[in-house]
Parts: sequence; structure tokens; C-alpha cells
Amino acid sequence: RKGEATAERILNAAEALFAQRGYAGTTLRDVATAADLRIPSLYNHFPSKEALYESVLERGIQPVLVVLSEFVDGDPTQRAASQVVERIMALLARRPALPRLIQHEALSGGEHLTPMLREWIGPVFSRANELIRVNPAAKRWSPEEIPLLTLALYHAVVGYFTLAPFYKGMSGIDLLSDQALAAQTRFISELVNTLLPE
Amino acid sequence: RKGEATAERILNAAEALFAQRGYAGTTLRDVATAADLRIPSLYNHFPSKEALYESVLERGIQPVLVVLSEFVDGDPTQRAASQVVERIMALLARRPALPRLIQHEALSGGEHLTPMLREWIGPVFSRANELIRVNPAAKRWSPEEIPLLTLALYHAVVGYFTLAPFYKGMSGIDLLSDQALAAQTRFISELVNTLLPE
Amino acid sequence: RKGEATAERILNAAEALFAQRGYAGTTLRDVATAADLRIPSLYNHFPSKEALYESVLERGIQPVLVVLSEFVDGDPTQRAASQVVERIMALLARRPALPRLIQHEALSGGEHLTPMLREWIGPVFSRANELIRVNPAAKRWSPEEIPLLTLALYHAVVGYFTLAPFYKGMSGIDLLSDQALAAQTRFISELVNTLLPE
Amino acid sequence: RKGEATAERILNAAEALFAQRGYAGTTLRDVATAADLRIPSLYNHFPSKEALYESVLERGIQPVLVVLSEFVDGDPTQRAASQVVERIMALLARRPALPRLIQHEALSGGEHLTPMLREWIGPVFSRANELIRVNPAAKRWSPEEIPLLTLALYHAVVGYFTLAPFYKGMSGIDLLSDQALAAQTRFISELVNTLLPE
DNA sequence: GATGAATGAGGATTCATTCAT
DNA sequence: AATGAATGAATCCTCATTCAT
Repeated sequence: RKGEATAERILNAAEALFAQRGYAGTTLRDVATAADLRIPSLYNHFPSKEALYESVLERGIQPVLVVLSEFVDGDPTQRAASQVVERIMALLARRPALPRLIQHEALSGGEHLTPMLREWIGPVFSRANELIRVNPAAKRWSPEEIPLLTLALYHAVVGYFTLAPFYKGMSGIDLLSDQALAAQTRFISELVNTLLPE
Repeated sequence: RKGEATAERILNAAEALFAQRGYAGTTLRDVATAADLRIPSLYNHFPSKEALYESVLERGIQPVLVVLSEFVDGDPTQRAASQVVERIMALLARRPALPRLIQHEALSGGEHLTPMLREWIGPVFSRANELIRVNPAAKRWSPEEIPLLTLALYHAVVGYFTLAPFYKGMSGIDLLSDQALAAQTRFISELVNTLLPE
Repeated sequence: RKGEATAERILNAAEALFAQRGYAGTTLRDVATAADLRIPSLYNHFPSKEALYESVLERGIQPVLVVLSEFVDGDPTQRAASQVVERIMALLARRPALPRLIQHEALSGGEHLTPMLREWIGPVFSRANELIRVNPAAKRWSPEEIPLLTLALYHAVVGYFTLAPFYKGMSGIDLLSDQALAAQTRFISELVNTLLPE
Repeated sequence: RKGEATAERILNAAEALFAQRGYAGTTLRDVATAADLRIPSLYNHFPSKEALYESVLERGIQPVLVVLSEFVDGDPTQRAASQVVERIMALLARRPALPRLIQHEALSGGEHLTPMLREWIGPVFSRANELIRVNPAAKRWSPEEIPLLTLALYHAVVGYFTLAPFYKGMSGIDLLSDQALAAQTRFISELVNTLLPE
């Protein structure tokens, strides 16, 4: 009903702002204005700024976890890997605020993210490493390098979004346009294939 | 003299804090405390919080620009490329706050970075793209993909530092230890060689 | 009916809280919680916080006024005096929040109490003074001292309750236990007899 | 120097207001206005509202403790008792906000007073009881009644001030006028002598 | 009669900055 | 060069109150 719709409006407003300016740089006044409310009304839906932030984070990460969950549970095939990357990219493309939210969090130490991901990050990371290791092409990488490769791929995917606003300010080109996102999605697939050929 | 030493102490304190918490999340009180001063003393060395921030940014970026300047002016050889990456990595390894500072800036749109880099980013980016393009191995990449490849390499390099504090909180492993940084430096070289073989 | 029962529940909750924390220190949220209601429901029974406060005050003072009314209307005998004090003590013992409520009010200037008592305090005070004056034993007190004696007796009676929570925190002894209250009631009688012997 | 003078101005303003309206009823805006300052300046002298409150309490109670300390250390004679009461009355007469401050605290449970007095209240109370007990005239009181008598005397002394503002509003008479205070001081002495004759 | 949602006014506190010393 | 004191602006949050349901 009405309350839930308002809560969602607040979450959307907050997501955009937190992604843009981080937690400390976002004020409740900004959020309220963006949600077309007065500040005290926010407290009818979220008990504090921090709780709002966590709700935003949780809502954003939820669909990612679903994808990763299938990845962890499924077979570690090359195909599976490609699919995860593609699905994640599709997901991020639809919610480009999410990767920036995560980057902000990671930069600040991820205090809010850690409890949410503690049970996830380990298995996913292991799975990814394992998948890369069993890949015949992975002979090119030493065992110690495999986690680094995983991280590098992660950054190639997520970093793209990080840079978008700066890139826009610098060159005028919008990395978040549908076209640019499609190109990046294709590119990421090729990147994976290059680093881990069949 | 004494004044400059104090200014440097302030810059060091501010660099660490801005890298950790971003501009909005860092207060002058934090900086003053870390520099073992009282807040008003900061104003004897920097006219405002923003000016201090820009000084930190500028001091951090200066050595990077020196490296890039040589890269832009030199011949676009494969060797040159490997060398830039290695030198940049060495530089960031010595000042791990720098990449995080830059990531914070980029995430927020890079308003402070843009004027500083307006004259740099274009040539460097072009040079990098050009270098990749002329590389015989680059046939695997279409011309449109080359900027994306440049970006991906950039993120592989810089992102590593972004994740360090979160990684530490999550796994206990310090990505900024000398050993870890050496491994990452080696890995990045191999990554470049893999993506752009001779 | 149901409405009145709820109103009474609110009054009880409010009485305890106002007695404990005073008017300014008590929030409607506290009252609502203690009455197991949501805040807006309070407004179905009392038009404002202030009106609720006055209702609490009035309900509490009503029985005291009844006792005092008989005292004022009756003969000014030593017996009558003893009886008032005893009856008042009995009354306060049953509603120990009341004296604390009154003390809070008195401390703050008694703005809410004044209109309620304007017609009462004068006659009662006069009556008490008169009674003391005509007492043969009162020769020990000069006429100017008689109002002060009245006040002192008032404080001996009422103050006991004021100190109860502090006394509990300090010594662990509960001045509001049935036993302690019985002792105090007896003591007050003796005090009156000592100060005004037959 | 200047800072201390300001701090004292704040303490004076706060003392009057806390005595009048209690902790919850007093706002920093009121204090700042009364001290002719802007609100943030208060924080240059006291770290929080609560700390300010405790400072007020401590400064007010200090001289009382000095008097009580001599009382506890001296001989328990009738004369000593009379003297304490007189000195305390003189003290309270000069700082009439103090008893009201204490009453507010006591009414609210005395959370801030308890730690300050924990070491004091016990000995003083014991001493007073002992003094009353050894008094030849105390035969009139049973041992169990002696603490109650002590409390009653305490209230006769302190309560007088509690009622002052209310009394003023009700009758127009100012119990805190020099004349009224002198009369009350005299009366209290007589009260003690009556209850505990030589 | 009960309550979720909305809000104007105001609460304590922090922040960046200035100025006199 | 360093700092105690002062402050305008803004922070998050709470409060009493209203209204539609």
C-alpha cells in the first residue's frame, strides 16, 4: 500500500545519492527532497540514516547474490563462468548505481557490507578461483596468481561503472548509455575468453 | 624550515584520512588530531579544507604525471608500455593511499581532479590506445574495444588498492603488504603480456 | 465502556511517568508505550499533552481536596488536625506518585496547579494556621512562625515521597514499601503531637 | 582569564535555569541566551549538556560538602547540630537555586547526584542519626524513628525553597526575600531545639 | 476508537571558518 | 606559527500534533 510505495521512493532516491556522494556526503535533506518529502517523514519508514543506507545496500545486493548463488551451486564450467559474468553485467547495467555503491563501501572498509557478505564472498571467491584453475587454459597462470586474476576481472567489471561520472565530466561521453553498456558487456565476454580460452 | 615540515605533516595526515573516508567523510578535526595540532593551525598552512584536499591530490598525482609524461613523449613500443605499468605500480605501491584517493574522486565525479588532469588524460589515453592498436597482437581487439581494454587495464591496476581495506576486513589478508604488492606487480605485467603479446 | 477504560490506562501510565520525569521529561511516546497504544490514539482521549497532564493532576488531587474540604469545614480541634494528617498520609501512601507530581509542579512554579488550587490553598492554609495558633501548646511559636511551621509539616509529609527514588538508588531501601510507609505514617503523627502537644 | 569568566557566566545561567525547569525542561538555547552567547560557544566550555549539568551540580554541592565534612569529623554535640543547620541554611539562602536543583535531581532518581554523593550521604546520614540518638531528649523517639526524624528535618530545611516559586505565584509573597529567609533560618533553629531540647 | 503517514518546530551537536592573542 | 574562543550553517533526530483511513 501507500507506505510501501513511499518507502520504495525513498530507497530509490537514497540509492542514487549514496552512489553519487557516498554515505557521509549524502544528507537526509537531499534524500527527502529527492523523494519529495520532508525530513521527519523519512523516519516513518527507516529508523535512522544508517538503517536507510543498509536497506539500500541490501536491496541492491540481493539480485546479485541470487545470481552468485546459482553460480556457486552449479557446475564449474567455462560456460557457467561466461554466463555469470554476462548476467552480472546485465544486472549492473540495469542498476548502474549498485557498483558505485559497492565501490564506495569497499573504499571505506566495507563496514556495512561485511556482515551482509561474510557468508557469500568466501564461497564465491573460492568457486571462481577453482573454476579458473581447472580451466585448461589456466596453465598460463600460476596457482598464486589465480586469486589476483579473479580480482582483476572483478575490477574490470565493476570499475567501469566507477569511472562513468568522471569520464562523462572529462570527455562528455556517457559510459552508462545503452550503447556503451552493450559494448562493454561484449568486451567483458571477450576479455574472459581471452584470459581463459577454451 | 619548521613551517614546511608542519605543512607536510598535515598533508600526510590528510592524505591518509581522505583516502580512507573521502572528502565529505573527513573532518578537519580528524586531520588536526592526526597531525597533532589544533584546528585553527591548519589554516596557517592551507586556506581551506578544499585547498588542503587539492594539495593532497596534487602532491599525490605529480609523480604519476611525470611517468606518464615520459610515456606520452616517448616511442609507443611494447617495452614502453610494460615499463609504464611497472613504474606506476611501483609508485602506487609506495603510496597506496593515492589510488584510493583517486577512486574516491572518480566516484564523486572527479570535480577536483578534472581541472588537474584535463590536459593530461586526453593525450595519455590516446597514447595508450594508439600503443595498443599498433601492437601486432591487438588484432584480436576491434578498434572500438581498444579504449575499453585500456580502461580495464586501468581498473586492474588501480582497483586492487580500492579493495584492500575491505579485503582485510573480510579475510584478514593485507593486500598492501610488501609481499602482496610484489606479487600483484608481477601479475599485472603478465596480464599486460597476455592481453598484448609480442 | 471501553473508551473510559483506555482513558484510565492512559492516565495511570501518564501519572507514573510525569511523577518520575516531570512534564518536560515525559514524551507522549513514553506514555503511549506504557499504555500499550500508538501515539495518535492518545488524542482520542485527551486533546493535548498539556490537557492530559492536567487531567492527571486533577484526578490525583481530587481526593486530597475532599479531605481538606472536610477539614476546612469542621471544627479546628487537635483531633481534627491529627486526623487530616493521617488521612492524607494514607491517601499518599496509596498513590505515591501524587506527592512527586505535586513537587515537580511546585518546583516549576506550579503554573498548572495554581488555577486548580487558587480557591483551596488559601482557606486550607489559613485553617491550618488558625488551628495551630489556637492550640494551647502553640505558645512556644510566635505568630509569625506559625505559617513556617505549617510549611515545615507539609514538607515533612510530602518530602518523604520526593526522596524515595533517590533513597532507593543510594541505599537500596524502598521508602515506598508498605512497611516503610506505615512507619512514616506513625512517625508523622508523633511529630505533630510533639510540635503541638495537647 | 576570559575563558574562565565565560564558563562561570554559563554556569550561573545554567544553574538558574536547571533549578527552575529541571534538566529536560532546560534547553541549550535558553542557557546560551541567558549567558549572552550563541549555542555552539557553549561547547567551547562544556562538552555536552549533561556535562554542563553535572558541573553546575558539582559547583553547587561543593560548599555544602565542606560544611558537612566538618560536621562528620567533629564532635556530635547539640551545638554542632545547631551550627550545621544554621550554616547550611545560610548557604542555601545565598544560593537558593541549589536546593531546587537538588530536589529536581532527587525527584528524577538522582542519577547524576548519586555518584557525586555516594561517599558522602552515608557518613552524614549516620552522623546525624547518631547525634540525634545520643541526645538526651531523643528518648522521645524510638531508634527506628530517628532516620525518619533526620529526613523530616532535611525536608523542613530544603523543602522551603522548593515551594518558593509556587508560593510566590499563589500569594505574591517571596519566600526568598532576605527578610523571609532570616525568619525561616530562625525558625529552623527553634524547630531543631524543640525536637531535640538540651 | 485505533493507527500509519506526514510535518513544522525545535532538540543537541558538529563543522568549517574567523579573529584576537 | 599556534591556539582559545566565537559563531553561522547545517547535521541527524525527536516531539507534539494532524489527518485520512
